Amino acid sequence: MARAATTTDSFNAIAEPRRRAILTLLAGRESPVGEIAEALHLAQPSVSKHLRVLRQVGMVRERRQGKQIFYQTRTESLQPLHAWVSEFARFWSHQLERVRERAEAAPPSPVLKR
Amino acid sequence: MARAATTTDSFNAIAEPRRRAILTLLAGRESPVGEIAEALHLAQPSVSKHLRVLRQVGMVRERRQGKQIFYQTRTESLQPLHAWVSEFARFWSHQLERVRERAEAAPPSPVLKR
DNA sequence: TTGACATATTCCCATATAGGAATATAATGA
DNA sequence: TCATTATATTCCTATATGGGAATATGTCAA
Repeated sequence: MARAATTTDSFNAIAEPRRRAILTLLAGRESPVGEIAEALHLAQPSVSKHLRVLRQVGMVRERRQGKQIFYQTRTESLQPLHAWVSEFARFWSHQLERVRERAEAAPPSPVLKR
Repeated sequence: MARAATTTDSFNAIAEPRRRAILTLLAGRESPVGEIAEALHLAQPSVSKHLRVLRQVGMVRERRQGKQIFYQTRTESLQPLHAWVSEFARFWSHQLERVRERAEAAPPSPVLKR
């Protein structure tokens, strides 16, 4: 079997660097396809294809205005990803906490010394 | 061209559901390959292959003990992912804030009615 | 309708899987 | 050294790309 389709879920969709770039670009503001292509130095068909994937997994929203189609990132669609990755943050934050504890215990705080 | 190699970066590595499962399983505790295979109902060669990918992108650490090799997730390796996704959290939290504001402004607060 | 502009889709192709089966390696104990 | 146990690797194959080029579709204005 081959790898799962990129259109399966957001984890697969963001495996492509350009798609990540598109999502970042469209997070704050809407842009038409042409502008995306220009901003990221990509061919128009390429952008359209990536947008198709992102659309299929629900990561962008589109709005037609005349001849142009404005796309924008549906930031909420990144919540599942965020939730999954955040589970791991617990572990490394434990380490950070330990570092912080050590830092707070050792340093020049004469008052609390002893 | 085909998709970028899964061994390129963590974004590609976690595109595979089983690799995500492995990372989750090994986040808290170490386990030898056989145990991973059993826990996730996967064939041993399959697990070894996924571990190889995870190793190549630095997402797991290994420790040999006799015939067994214990693997564990290097949770810090998920920090770049976390950082990237978190950028988007800003946006949706804005929305949540707006919802909250509206909720606080509209409801049964006769005092502020005008 | 025709022309022009903005996007989307289709075709073709080199490449990267991921799984299954078989086999190779490594480590240990007799 | 040999057998055994635990992993890793190789081989083969069906499948999913992602880019480039060419073409189709959609929208608007004259």
